[in-house]
Amino acid sequence: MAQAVTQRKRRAKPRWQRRKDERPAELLAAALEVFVEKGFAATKLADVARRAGVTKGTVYLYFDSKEALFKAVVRETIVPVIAQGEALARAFTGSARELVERLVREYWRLVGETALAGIPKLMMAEAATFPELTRFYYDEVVTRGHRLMAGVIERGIKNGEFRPVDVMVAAKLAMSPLIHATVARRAFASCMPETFNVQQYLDTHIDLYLHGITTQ
Amino acid sequence: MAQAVTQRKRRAKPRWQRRKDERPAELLAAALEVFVEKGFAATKLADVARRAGVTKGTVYLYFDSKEALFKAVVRETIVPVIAQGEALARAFTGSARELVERLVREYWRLVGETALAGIPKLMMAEAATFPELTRFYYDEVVTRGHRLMAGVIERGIKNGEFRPVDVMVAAKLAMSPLIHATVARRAFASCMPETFNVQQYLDTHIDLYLHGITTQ
DNA sequence: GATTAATTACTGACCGTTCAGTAATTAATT
DNA sequence: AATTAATTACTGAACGGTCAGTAATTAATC
Repeated sequence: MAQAVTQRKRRAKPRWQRRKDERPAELLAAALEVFVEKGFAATKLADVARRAGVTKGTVYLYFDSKEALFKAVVRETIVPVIAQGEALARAFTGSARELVERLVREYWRLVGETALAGIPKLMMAEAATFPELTRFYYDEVVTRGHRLMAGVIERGIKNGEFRPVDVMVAAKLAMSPLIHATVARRAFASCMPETFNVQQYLDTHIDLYLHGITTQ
Repeated sequence: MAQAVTQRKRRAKPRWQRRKDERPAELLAAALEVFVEKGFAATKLADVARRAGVTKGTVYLYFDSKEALFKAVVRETIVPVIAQGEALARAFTGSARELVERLVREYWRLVGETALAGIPKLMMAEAATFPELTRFYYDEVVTRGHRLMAGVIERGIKNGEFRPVDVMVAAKLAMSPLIHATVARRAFASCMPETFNVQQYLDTHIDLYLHGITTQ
Protein backbone atom coordinates (compact mmCIF):
# COMPACT_ATOMS: atom_id res chain seq x y z
CA MET A 1 0.00 0.00 0.00
CA ALA A 2 2.72 2.40 1.03
CA GLN A 3 4.64 1.24 -2.00
CA ALA A 4 1.69 1.87 -4.26
CA VAL A 5 1.52 5.42 -3.02
CA THR A 6 5.23 5.81 -3.54
CA GLN A 7 4.90 4.59 -7.10
CA ARG A 8 2.00 6.92 -7.65
CA LYS A 9 3.97 9.87 -6.29
CA ARG A 10 6.94 9.07 -8.48
CA ARG A 11 4.64 8.68 -11.46
CA ALA A 12 6.43 5.40 -12.08
CA LYS A 13 3.50 3.85 -13.93
CA PRO A 14 0.41 5.78 -14.84
CA ARG A 15 -2.36 3.23 -15.30
CA TRP A 16 -2.68 4.30 -18.92
CA GLN A 17 -1.53 6.99 -21.29
CA ARG A 18 -3.56 9.29 -23.51
CA ARG A 19 -2.32 8.77 -27.04
CA LYS A 20 -5.10 10.02 -29.23
CA ASP A 21 -2.99 10.16 -32.39
CA GLU A 22 -1.38 6.74 -32.27
CA ARG A 23 -4.44 4.73 -31.24
CA PRO A 24 -6.20 4.41 -34.60
CA ALA A 25 -3.17 2.99 -36.40
CA GLU A 26 -2.41 0.67 -33.50
CA LEU A 27 -5.99 -0.53 -33.41
CA LEU A 28 -5.96 -1.12 -37.17
CA ALA A 29 -2.77 -3.15 -36.93
CA ALA A 30 -4.15 -5.23 -34.09
CA ALA A 31 -7.47 -5.66 -35.87
CA LEU A 32 -5.75 -6.86 -39.04
CA GLU A 33 -3.98 -9.56 -37.07
CA VAL A 34 -7.04 -10.82 -35.28
CA PHE A 35 -9.41 -10.60 -38.25
CA VAL A 36 -6.95 -12.55 -40.37
CA GLU A 37 -6.47 -15.18 -37.71
CA LYS A 38 -10.10 -15.67 -36.69
CA GLY A 39 -12.28 -14.23 -39.44
CA PHE A 40 -14.74 -11.39 -38.96
CA ALA A 41 -17.47 -13.14 -36.99
CA ALA A 42 -15.17 -14.94 -34.57
CA THR A 43 -13.09 -11.86 -33.82
CA LYS A 44 -13.79 -10.34 -30.41
CA LEU A 45 -13.27 -6.62 -30.09
CA ALA A 46 -11.96 -7.22 -26.59
CA ASP A 47 -9.14 -9.24 -28.18
CA VAL A 48 -8.35 -6.53 -30.69
CA ALA A 49 -8.31 -3.95 -27.92
CA ARG A 50 -6.06 -6.01 -25.68
CA ARG A 51 -3.61 -6.58 -28.51
CA ALA A 52 -3.52 -2.80 -29.08
CA GLY A 53 -2.93 -2.26 -25.37
CA VAL A 54 -6.32 -0.76 -24.54
CA THR A 55 -9.78 -2.00 -23.55
CA LYS A 56 -12.91 -2.55 -25.54
CA GLY A 57 -14.51 0.81 -24.84
CA THR A 58 -11.58 2.59 -26.45
CA VAL A 59 -12.23 0.94 -29.78
CA TYR A 60 -15.54 2.79 -29.89
CA LEU A 61 -13.81 6.14 -29.43
CA TYR A 62 -12.18 5.68 -32.82
CA PHE A 63 -14.47 3.41 -34.81
CA ASP A 64 -18.25 3.36 -35.01
CA SER A 65 -18.66 -0.39 -35.01
CA LYS A 66 -16.95 -3.70 -35.57
CA GLU A 67 -17.96 -3.50 -39.21
CA ALA A 68 -16.49 0.00 -39.60
CA LEU A 69 -13.24 -1.24 -38.09
CA PHE A 70 -13.13 -4.12 -40.53
CA LYS A 71 -13.72 -1.89 -43.51
CA ALA A 72 -11.07 0.56 -42.34
CA VAL A 73 -8.56 -2.28 -42.07
CA VAL A 74 -9.08 -3.24 -45.69
CA ARG A 75 -9.37 0.25 -47.17
CA GLU A 76 -6.43 1.83 -45.40
CA THR A 77 -3.84 -0.87 -45.58
CA ILE A 78 -3.86 -2.21 -49.09
CA VAL A 79 -4.44 0.63 -51.52
CA PRO A 80 -1.06 2.29 -50.90
CA VAL A 81 0.68 -0.87 -52.07
CA ILE A 82 -1.05 -0.78 -55.45
CA ALA A 83 -0.08 2.85 -55.88
CA GLN A 84 3.50 1.92 -55.12
CA GLY A 85 3.44 -0.78 -57.78
CA GLU A 86 2.06 1.65 -60.34
CA ALA A 87 4.79 4.15 -59.53
CA LEU A 88 7.42 1.46 -59.93
CA ALA A 89 6.10 0.49 -63.37
CA ARG A 90 5.95 4.11 -64.49
CA ALA A 91 9.56 4.77 -63.54
CA PHE A 92 10.94 1.52 -64.92
CA THR A 93 13.13 1.71 -67.99
CA GLY A 94 14.27 -1.87 -68.63
CA SER A 95 12.61 -4.63 -70.66
CA ALA A 96 9.10 -5.97 -70.08
CA ARG A 97 10.58 -9.27 -68.92
CA GLU A 98 12.59 -7.53 -66.27
CA LEU A 99 9.61 -5.50 -65.13
CA VAL A 100 7.38 -8.56 -64.77
CA GLU A 101 10.04 -10.18 -62.62
CA ARG A 102 10.51 -7.00 -60.61
CA LEU A 103 6.77 -6.63 -59.93
CA VAL A 104 6.43 -10.23 -58.85
CA ARG A 105 9.30 -9.94 -56.41
CA GLU A 106 8.13 -6.59 -55.18
CA TYR A 107 4.64 -7.97 -54.50
CA TRP A 108 6.17 -10.66 -52.39
CA ARG A 109 8.40 -8.22 -50.50
CA LEU A 110 5.60 -5.75 -49.76
CA VAL A 111 2.64 -8.09 -49.31
CA GLY A 112 3.52 -11.77 -49.38
CA GLU A 113 5.91 -11.73 -46.48
CA THR A 114 4.32 -8.93 -44.42
CA ALA A 115 1.18 -8.63 -42.34
CA LEU A 116 -0.62 -7.36 -45.45
CA ALA A 117 -0.66 -10.92 -46.71
CA GLY A 118 -3.71 -11.40 -44.56
CA ILE A 119 -5.84 -9.00 -46.59
CA PRO A 120 -6.43 -11.21 -49.64
CA LYS A 121 -7.33 -14.08 -47.35
CA LEU A 122 -9.75 -11.90 -45.44
CA MET A 123 -11.43 -10.59 -48.56
CA MET A 124 -11.91 -14.05 -50.00
CA ALA A 125 -13.41 -15.26 -46.77
CA GLU A 126 -15.66 -12.29 -46.02
CA ALA A 127 -16.60 -11.10 -49.48
CA ALA A 128 -20.15 -12.39 -49.22
CA THR A 129 -20.70 -10.55 -45.94
CA PHE A 130 -19.59 -7.11 -47.21
CA PRO A 131 -20.71 -6.63 -50.80
CA GLU A 132 -19.93 -2.94 -50.90
CA LEU A 133 -16.42 -3.39 -49.49
CA THR A 134 -15.89 -6.26 -51.89
CA ARG A 135 -16.76 -4.05 -54.83
CA PHE A 136 -14.27 -1.46 -53.54
CA TYR A 137 -11.57 -4.09 -53.13
CA TYR A 138 -12.25 -5.64 -56.50
CA ASP A 139 -12.10 -2.30 -58.32
CA GLU A 140 -9.31 -0.61 -56.37
CA VAL A 141 -7.05 -3.58 -55.73
CA VAL A 142 -7.77 -6.61 -57.88
CA THR A 143 -8.63 -4.91 -61.16
CA ARG A 144 -6.11 -2.12 -60.68
CA GLY A 145 -3.41 -4.70 -59.98
CA HIS A 146 -4.35 -6.70 -63.04
CA ARG A 147 -4.40 -3.60 -65.22
CA LEU A 148 -0.95 -2.71 -64.00
CA MET A 149 0.42 -6.10 -64.97
CA ALA A 150 -1.59 -6.12 -68.21
CA GLY A 151 0.04 -2.84 -69.23
CA VAL A 152 3.47 -4.36 -68.82
CA ILE A 153 2.54 -7.41 -70.85
CA GLU A 154 1.10 -5.25 -73.58
CA ARG A 155 4.39 -3.37 -73.73
CA GLY A 156 6.14 -6.70 -74.08
CA ILE A 157 3.91 -7.83 -76.92
CA LYS A 158 4.29 -4.53 -78.79
CA ASN A 159 8.05 -4.61 -78.69
CA GLY A 160 8.19 -8.25 -79.68
CA GLU A 161 9.37 -9.70 -76.38
CA PHE A 162 6.11 -11.59 -75.73
CA ARG A 163 3.77 -13.72 -77.78
CA PRO A 164 0.39 -12.19 -78.57
CA VAL A 165 -1.98 -13.24 -75.79
CA ASP A 166 -5.01 -11.74 -74.09
CA VAL A 167 -3.23 -9.31 -71.80
CA MET A 168 -5.78 -9.32 -68.97
CA VAL A 169 -5.86 -13.11 -68.83
CA ALA A 170 -2.07 -13.26 -68.93
CA ALA A 171 -1.92 -10.67 -66.14
CA LYS A 172 -4.23 -12.75 -63.93
CA LEU A 173 -2.04 -15.78 -64.59
CA ALA A 174 1.07 -13.87 -63.58
CA MET A 175 -0.52 -12.91 -60.27
CA SER A 176 -2.61 -15.91 -59.27
CA PRO A 177 0.28 -18.11 -58.07
CA LEU A 178 1.34 -15.21 -55.87
CA ILE A 179 -2.05 -14.55 -54.37
CA HIS A 180 -2.63 -18.22 -53.82
CA ALA A 181 0.74 -18.58 -52.15
CA THR A 182 0.07 -15.69 -49.78
CA VAL A 183 -3.23 -17.18 -48.75
CA ALA A 184 -2.17 -20.83 -48.59
CA ARG A 185 1.06 -20.09 -46.80
CA ARG A 186 -0.76 -18.49 -43.88
CA ALA A 187 -3.49 -21.10 -43.78
CA PHE A 188 -1.16 -24.08 -43.84
CA ALA A 189 1.81 -22.56 -42.06
CA SER A 190 1.78 -25.22 -39.36
CA CYS A 191 1.44 -28.05 -41.89
CA MET A 192 4.03 -27.11 -44.44
CA PRO A 193 7.35 -28.91 -44.34
CA GLU A 194 10.28 -26.64 -43.55
CA THR A 195 11.74 -27.81 -46.79
CA PHE A 196 9.26 -25.70 -48.73
CA ASN A 197 11.14 -22.81 -50.19
CA VAL A 198 9.12 -19.76 -51.15
CA GLN A 199 12.01 -18.19 -52.98
CA GLN A 200 12.34 -21.24 -55.19
CA TYR A 201 8.59 -21.13 -55.83
CA LEU A 202 8.87 -17.52 -56.98
CA ASP A 203 11.96 -18.20 -59.07
CA THR A 204 10.32 -21.14 -60.80
CA HIS A 205 7.11 -19.21 -61.42
CA ILE A 206 9.02 -16.35 -63.02
CA ASP A 207 11.09 -18.78 -65.04
CA LEU A 208 8.15 -20.87 -66.31
CA TYR A 209 5.93 -17.86 -66.91
CA LEU A 210 8.47 -15.84 -68.85
CA HIS A 211 9.57 -18.94 -70.74
CA GLY A 212 5.93 -19.56 -71.57
CA ILE A 213 5.07 -16.07 -72.75
CA THR A 214 8.29 -15.22 -74.55
CA THR A 215 8.28 -15.39 -78.33
CA GLN A 216 9.88 -18.54 -79.72
CA MET B 1 -61.65 -28.12 -40.22
CA ALA B 2 -63.57 -30.69 -42.16
CA GLN B 3 -61.05 -30.23 -44.93
CA ALA B 4 -58.15 -30.81 -42.59
CA VAL B 5 -59.63 -34.11 -41.60
CA THR B 6 -60.16 -35.01 -45.23
CA GLN B 7 -56.52 -34.19 -45.99
CA ARG B 8 -55.43 -36.26 -43.07
CA LYS B 9 -57.44 -39.19 -44.26
CA ARG B 10 -56.04 -38.89 -47.77
CA ARG B 11 -52.56 -38.50 -46.33
CA ALA B 12 -52.17 -35.41 -48.54
CA LYS B 13 -49.45 -33.70 -46.49
CA PRO B 14 -47.96 -35.12 -43.37
CA ARG B 15 -46.22 -32.31 -41.51
CA TRP B 16 -42.95 -34.07 -42.01
CA GLN B 17 -41.64 -37.45 -43.07
CA ARG B 18 -39.22 -39.77 -41.42
CA ARG B 19 -36.24 -40.12 -43.70
CA LYS B 20 -33.46 -41.35 -41.51
CA ASP B 21 -31.23 -42.44 -44.36
CA GLU B 22 -31.38 -39.33 -46.52
CA ARG B 23 -31.02 -36.75 -43.75
CA PRO B 24 -27.25 -36.86 -43.20
CA ALA B 25 -26.39 -36.30 -46.85
CA GLU B 26 -29.00 -33.57 -47.16
CA LEU B 27 -27.70 -31.85 -44.05
CA LEU B 28 -24.14 -32.07 -45.33
CA ALA B 29 -25.12 -30.52 -48.65
CA ALA B 30 -27.02 -27.72 -46.95
CA ALA B 31 -24.19 -27.16 -44.49
CA LEU B 32 -21.62 -26.93 -47.28
CA GLU B 33 -23.65 -24.17 -48.91
CA VAL B 34 -24.12 -22.12 -45.77
CA PHE B 35 -20.61 -22.60 -44.40
CA VAL B 36 -19.14 -21.51 -47.74
CA GLU B 37 -21.40 -18.50 -47.95
CA LYS B 38 -21.10 -17.26 -44.37
CA GLY B 39 -18.04 -18.89 -42.85
CA PHE B 40 -18.09 -21.18 -39.83
CA ALA B 41 -18.77 -18.67 -37.07
CA ALA B 42 -21.51 -16.76 -38.89
CA THR B 43 -23.36 -19.91 -39.93
CA LYS B 44 -26.54 -20.53 -37.95
CA LEU B 45 -27.55 -24.13 -37.53
CA ALA B 46 -31.15 -23.01 -37.90
CA ASP B 47 -30.28 -21.88 -41.42
CA VAL B 48 -28.61 -25.15 -42.30
CA ALA B 49 -31.58 -27.07 -40.94
CA ARG B 50 -34.12 -24.97 -42.82
CA ARG B 51 -32.22 -25.41 -46.05
CA ALA B 52 -32.24 -29.16 -45.51
CA GLY B 53 -35.98 -29.08 -44.82
CA VAL B 54 -35.80 -29.86 -41.11
CA THR B 55 -35.46 -27.96 -37.87
CA LYS B 56 -32.52 -27.22 -35.64
CA GLY B 57 -33.06 -30.11 -33.28
CA THR B 58 -32.77 -32.62 -36.08
CA VAL B 59 -29.21 -31.60 -36.81
CA TYR B 60 -28.28 -32.92 -33.40
CA LEU B 61 -29.74 -36.32 -34.15
CA TYR B 62 -27.11 -36.81 -36.82
CA PHE B 63 -24.14 -34.67 -35.75
CA ASP B 64 -22.72 -34.09 -32.31
CA SER B 65 -22.08 -30.39 -32.71
CA LYS B 66 -21.64 -27.56 -35.17
CA GLU B 67 -17.95 -28.36 -35.26
CA ALA B 68 -18.58 -32.04 -36.00
CA LEU B 69 -20.87 -31.02 -38.83
CA PHE B 70 -18.20 -28.77 -40.27
CA LYS B 71 -15.56 -31.45 -40.14
CA ALA B 72 -17.88 -33.96 -41.76
CA VAL B 73 -18.54 -31.56 -44.61
CA VAL B 74 -14.85 -31.29 -45.42
CA ARG B 75 -13.88 -34.90 -44.87
CA GLU B 76 -16.70 -36.52 -46.77
CA THR B 77 -16.95 -34.32 -49.82
CA ILE B 78 -13.45 -33.73 -51.08
CA VAL B 79 -11.38 -36.86 -50.70
CA PRO B 80 -13.26 -38.87 -53.37
CA VAL B 81 -12.27 -36.28 -55.96
CA ILE B 82 -8.58 -36.79 -55.32
CA ALA B 83 -8.98 -40.52 -55.62
CA GLN B 84 -10.73 -40.00 -58.95
CA GLY B 85 -7.82 -37.89 -60.21
CA GLU B 86 -5.33 -40.55 -59.17
CA ALA B 87 -7.32 -43.22 -61.00
CA LEU B 88 -7.40 -41.07 -64.11
CA ALA B 89 -3.63 -40.61 -64.08
CA ARG B 90 -3.03 -44.32 -63.53
CA ALA B 91 -5.17 -45.29 -66.48
CA PHE B 92 -3.87 -42.63 -68.85
CA THR B 93 -1.73 -43.74 -71.74
CA GLY B 94 -0.97 -40.54 -73.71
CA SER B 95 1.85 -38.04 -73.30
CA ALA B 96 2.63 -36.11 -70.11
CA ARG B 97 1.55 -32.89 -71.84
CA GLU B 98 -1.86 -34.35 -72.58
CA LEU B 99 -2.24 -35.67 -69.06
CA VAL B 100 -1.42 -32.31 -67.50
CA GLU B 101 -4.07 -30.69 -69.66
CA ARG B 102 -6.54 -33.44 -68.88
CA LEU B 103 -6.03 -33.13 -65.12
CA VAL B 104 -6.41 -29.37 -65.21
CA ARG B 105 -9.66 -29.58 -67.12
CA GLU B 106 -10.93 -32.42 -64.98
CA TYR B 107 -10.26 -30.45 -61.81
CA TRP B 108 -12.33 -27.64 -63.16
CA ARG B 109 -15.16 -29.93 -64.22
CA LEU B 110 -15.31 -31.80 -60.89
CA VAL B 111 -14.46 -29.02 -58.46
CA GLY B 112 -14.15 -25.58 -60.02
CA GLU B 113 -17.63 -25.41 -61.39
CA THR B 114 -19.46 -27.46 -58.75
CA ALA B 115 -20.45 -26.90 -55.16
CA LEU B 116 -17.15 -28.50 -54.13
CA ALA B 117 -15.44 -25.28 -55.18
CA GLY B 118 -16.42 -23.94 -51.79
CA ILE B 119 -14.18 -26.36 -49.90
CA PRO B 120 -10.82 -24.76 -50.68
CA LYS B 121 -12.26 -21.39 -49.76
CA LEU B 122 -13.57 -22.77 -46.48
CA MET B 123 -10.31 -24.42 -45.58
CA MET B 124 -8.27 -21.30 -46.24
CA ALA B 125 -10.67 -19.25 -44.15
CA GLU B 126 -11.06 -21.63 -41.22
CA ALA B 127 -7.68 -23.36 -41.13
CA ALA B 128 -6.58 -21.55 -37.99
CA THR B 129 -9.75 -22.59 -36.14
CA PHE B 130 -9.43 -26.33 -36.86
CA PRO B 131 -5.77 -27.36 -36.76
CA GLU B 132 -6.46 -31.05 -36.78
CA LEU B 133 -8.86 -30.86 -39.72
CA THR B 134 -6.36 -28.63 -41.51
CA ARG B 135 -3.66 -31.25 -41.12
CA PHE B 136 -6.03 -33.86 -42.55
CA TYR B 137 -6.91 -31.62 -45.49
CA TYR B 138 -3.31 -30.68 -46.12
CA ASP B 139 -2.14 -34.30 -46.13
CA GLU B 140 -5.10 -35.96 -47.85
CA VAL B 141 -5.98 -33.29 -50.36
CA VAL B 142 -3.30 -30.67 -50.92
CA THR B 143 -0.21 -32.83 -50.73
CA ARG B 144 -1.85 -35.80 -52.40
CA GLY B 145 -2.99 -33.54 -55.24
CA HIS B 146 0.47 -32.09 -55.64
CA ARG B 147 2.07 -35.51 -55.61
CA LEU B 148 -0.31 -36.64 -58.32
CA MET B 149 0.67 -33.74 -60.54
CA ALA B 150 4.34 -34.06 -59.61
CA GLY B 151 4.31 -37.67 -60.78
CA VAL B 152 3.03 -36.63 -64.17
CA ILE B 153 5.66 -33.92 -64.49
CA GLU B 154 8.37 -36.36 -63.51
CA ARG B 155 7.21 -38.68 -66.26
CA GLY B 156 7.44 -35.74 -68.67
CA ILE B 157 10.97 -34.90 -67.62
CA LYS B 158 12.14 -38.52 -67.86
CA ASN B 159 10.85 -38.97 -71.39
CA GLY B 160 12.24 -35.63 -72.51
CA GLU B 161 8.97 -33.75 -72.96
CA PHE B 162 9.70 -31.34 -70.09
CA ARG B 163 12.68 -29.34 -68.91
CA PRO B 164 14.29 -30.50 -65.68
CA VAL B 165 12.60 -28.59 -62.86
CA ASP B 166 11.76 -29.29 -59.24
CA VAL B 167 8.70 -31.44 -59.75
CA MET B 168 6.86 -30.50 -56.54
CA VAL B 169 7.29 -26.79 -57.19
CA ALA B 170 6.19 -27.22 -60.78
CA ALA B 171 3.16 -29.18 -59.60
CA LYS B 172 2.14 -26.41 -57.22
CA LEU B 173 2.46 -23.92 -60.05
CA ALA B 174 0.25 -26.01 -62.29
CA MET B 175 -2.47 -26.07 -59.66
CA SER B 176 -2.31 -22.65 -58.01
CA PRO B 177 -4.05 -20.71 -60.79
CA LEU B 178 -6.87 -23.24 -60.57
CA ILE B 179 -7.28 -23.09 -56.83
CA HIS B 180 -7.08 -19.34 -56.86
CA ALA B 181 -9.69 -19.15 -59.60
CA THR B 182 -12.10 -21.40 -57.72
CA VAL B 183 -11.79 -19.26 -54.62
CA ALA B 184 -11.75 -15.85 -56.28
CA ARG B 185 -14.57 -16.69 -58.63
CA ARG B 186 -16.96 -17.38 -55.77
CA ALA B 187 -15.80 -14.44 -53.71
CA PHE B 188 -16.05 -11.90 -56.51
CA ALA B 189 -18.91 -13.43 -58.49
CA SER B 190 -21.02 -10.32 -58.18
CA CYS B 191 -18.14 -8.01 -59.16
CA MET B 192 -16.72 -9.83 -62.15
CA PRO B 193 -17.60 -8.54 -65.57
CA GLU B 194 -19.60 -10.97 -67.64
CA THR B 195 -16.86 -10.70 -70.18
CA PHE B 196 -14.57 -12.79 -67.99
CA ASN B 197 -14.23 -16.14 -69.60
CA VAL B 198 -13.12 -18.99 -67.38
CA GLN B 199 -12.56 -21.30 -70.31
CA GLN B 200 -10.16 -18.82 -71.86
CA TYR B 201 -8.38 -18.52 -68.51
CA LEU B 202 -7.91 -22.29 -68.40
CA ASP B 203 -6.84 -22.49 -72.04
CA THR B 204 -4.27 -19.75 -71.59
CA HIS B 205 -2.94 -21.28 -68.38
CA ILE B 206 -2.45 -24.64 -70.07
CA ASP B 207 -0.90 -22.97 -73.07
CA LEU B 208 1.54 -20.79 -71.11
CA TYR B 209 2.38 -23.50 -68.61
CA LEU B 210 3.10 -26.21 -71.16
CA HIS B 211 4.95 -23.75 -73.35
CA GLY B 212 6.99 -22.76 -70.29
CA ILE B 213 7.88 -26.25 -69.14
CA THR B 214 8.42 -27.90 -72.51
CA THR B 215 11.99 -28.50 -73.62
CA GLN B 216 13.29 -26.00 -76.13
C1' DG C 1 -9.64 22.52 -12.41
C1' DA C 2 -11.32 21.73 -16.97
C1' DT C 3 -11.11 18.71 -20.53
C1' DT C 4 -11.38 14.34 -22.43
C1' DA C 5 -8.99 9.81 -23.15
C1' DA C 6 -9.53 5.74 -21.18
C1' DT C 7 -11.55 2.24 -18.07
C1' DT C 8 -15.20 -0.35 -15.95
C1' DA C 9 -19.63 -2.21 -15.31
C1' DC C 10 -23.67 -3.17 -17.45
C1' DT C 11 -27.40 -4.50 -21.01
C1' DG C 12 -29.72 -6.94 -24.42
C1' DA C 13 -29.66 -9.71 -28.44
C1' DC C 14 -28.21 -13.72 -30.44
C1' DC C 15 -27.42 -18.56 -31.07
C1' DG C 16 -25.53 -23.30 -29.88
C1' DT C 17 -27.34 -26.79 -27.30
C1' DT C 18 -30.80 -29.50 -24.70
C1' DC C 19 -34.89 -32.04 -24.00
C1' DA C 20 -39.85 -32.79 -23.14
C1' DG C 21 -43.35 -33.52 -26.05
C1' DT C 22 -45.57 -34.81 -30.66
C1' DA C 23 -46.57 -37.04 -34.74
C1' DA C 24 -45.17 -40.47 -38.25
C1' DT C 25 -44.25 -45.13 -38.76
C1' DT C 26 -44.01 -50.02 -37.62
C1' DA C 27 -45.51 -54.18 -35.38
C1' DA C 28 -48.49 -56.87 -32.70
C1' DT C 29 -53.09 -58.38 -31.77
C1' DT C 30 -57.73 -59.18 -32.75
C1' DA D 1 -58.50 -55.67 -42.45
C1' DA D 2 -58.97 -52.94 -38.43
C1' DT D 3 -57.45 -51.56 -34.10
C1' DT D 4 -54.14 -50.60 -30.84
C1' DA D 5 -49.61 -50.62 -28.76
C1' DA D 6 -44.70 -49.56 -29.20
C1' DT D 7 -41.08 -47.18 -31.35
C1' DT D 8 -38.54 -43.32 -32.87
C1' DA D 9 -37.71 -39.30 -36.10
C1' DC D 10 -38.60 -34.79 -35.58
C1' DT D 11 -40.17 -30.38 -33.52
C1' DG D 12 -39.82 -26.12 -31.02
C1' DA D 13 -39.55 -23.74 -26.65
C1' DA D 14 -36.33 -22.67 -23.21
C1' DC D 15 -31.70 -22.21 -21.15
C1' DG D 16 -27.30 -20.26 -20.66
C1' DG D 17 -23.04 -18.42 -22.33
C1' DT D 18 -20.99 -14.98 -25.21
C1' DC D 19 -20.16 -10.56 -26.99
C1' DA D 20 -21.24 -6.00 -29.51
C1' DG D 21 -22.45 -1.92 -28.01
C1' DT D 22 -23.38 1.84 -24.19
C1' DA D 23 -23.45 4.60 -19.97
C1' DA D 24 -21.23 5.81 -15.86
C1' DT D 25 -16.98 6.68 -13.82
C1' DT D 26 -11.96 7.54 -13.32
C1' DA D 27 -7.71 9.67 -14.07
C1' DA D 28 -4.17 11.61 -17.37
C1' DT D 29 -2.93 15.80 -19.50
C1' DC D 30 -3.03 20.70 -20.47
